Amino acid sequence: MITSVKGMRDLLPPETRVWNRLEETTRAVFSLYGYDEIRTPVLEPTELFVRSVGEASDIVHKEMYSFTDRGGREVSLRPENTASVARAFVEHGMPQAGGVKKLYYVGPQYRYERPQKGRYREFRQIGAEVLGAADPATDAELLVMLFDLLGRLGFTGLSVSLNSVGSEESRPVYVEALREYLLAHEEKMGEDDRRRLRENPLRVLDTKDRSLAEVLAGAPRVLDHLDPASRTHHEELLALLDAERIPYLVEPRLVRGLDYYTRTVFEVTAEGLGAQNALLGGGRYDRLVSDLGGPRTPGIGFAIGEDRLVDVLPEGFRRAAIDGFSPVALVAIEPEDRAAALALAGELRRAGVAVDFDPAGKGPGAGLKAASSKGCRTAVLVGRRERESGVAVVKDLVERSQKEVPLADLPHVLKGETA
RNA sequence: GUGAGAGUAGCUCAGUCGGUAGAGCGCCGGAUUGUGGUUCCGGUGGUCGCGGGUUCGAUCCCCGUCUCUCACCCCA
Repeated sequence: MITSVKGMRDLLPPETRVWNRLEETTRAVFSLYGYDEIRTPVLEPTELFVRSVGEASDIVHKEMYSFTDRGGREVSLRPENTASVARAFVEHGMPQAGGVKKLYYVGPQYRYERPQKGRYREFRQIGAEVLGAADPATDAELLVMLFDLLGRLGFTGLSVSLNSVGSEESRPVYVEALREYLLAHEEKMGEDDRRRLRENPLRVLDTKDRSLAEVLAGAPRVLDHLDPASRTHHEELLALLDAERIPYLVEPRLVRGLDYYTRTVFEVTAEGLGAQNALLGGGRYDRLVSDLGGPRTPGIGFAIGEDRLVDVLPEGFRRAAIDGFSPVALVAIEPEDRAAALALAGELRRAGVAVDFDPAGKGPGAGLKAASSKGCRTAVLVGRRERESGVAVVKDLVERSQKEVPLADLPHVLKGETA
């Protein structure tokens, strides 16, 4: 048997109904905020991610699906989507067009990691990016939109962890201060944290080693090392979030994995996701566009782990999505009734009624059984007697009741427009 | 890349102290020749993940490998 590739999975019905409704809701909300969709290729020049995500990052040096194509180009499956959006932004001259560009995307991403709960080699992200706006009000509105979406999906009680990592000038100063502090406590660290200390001291702040709690509590804080402009940005953002009643928690030890973040960084975690509890993450990236060869353009965005989101989606939203698919089952009693049933199916569909007709059905028994096991609520039966009197039997599969309905009235009755 | 656990029927699992396997659910048929969720009866069901080794004999023991699950790393 041929199976799917490790870490990649099939999404099957009825689960796909949940994904579809989730994406429909997302598009609707993003549109309300003036965001337009962008679709970028799954395959990009490897160089794009080396320059944006960072050569030293784990994502680039051990998690990319990279290969040389037949034309000798070094290409990679995208491990995230922000870099592609920034690339497209520059490539299509959007900076020269001026103004603010608000874009969203929905699509698969690829990282060659060991799969575990909430982590797959092919996973989907829903993201939004604002390019060309540096004001904290932009950060605030992005988060307002995010919580609007989460609220419409039925989430309650989520809050965003928020921090600022400063500007590209102040950040290295802080990192140096942190490094010096941590070096003094290196003997208390495990192997992993010592490695982090050498490669990226910020990551030590993320450690799961509880014995370092005391050390970290005494560590210098990014927020105390912000340059004045970043400090103002951060404070203004908090004030705007207060005004908009966005539930946030300033988390001084929050650092994000991607190198390109500046100033605002944030993430939302959720219960029930196992060790991979980050539901979404994002931040400001004021130097990404210029790093990719474009003019200096501020940007901010977030990416939601769609697979994880589906995992913890509130039951009410799930139910509505699954129950929302319920075509009328059309059952032909005898083989001679199939032609009439097929014609009726056509009429009903033209009238906007979703009809599931199984032409190979073996009579009413099997037909009704299949219909109820599929979750259909209504069945329409057509047999010789009905054909002769110009009616159809409409059966409520839940109530187990049925009535004869003249064919002409069928569309109205089935659409609930009973009169 | 590291560690632990698991792979037996379509699904969820049991089992064989080594003698080529069972249940429940599902599916098909019948009781009910044009009416489904209950009940009863009958039937369909498996290279026991794959390869090798030990053995008279392996689904069981050993080795390897693949896949899944969880954790580390990292991140959505």
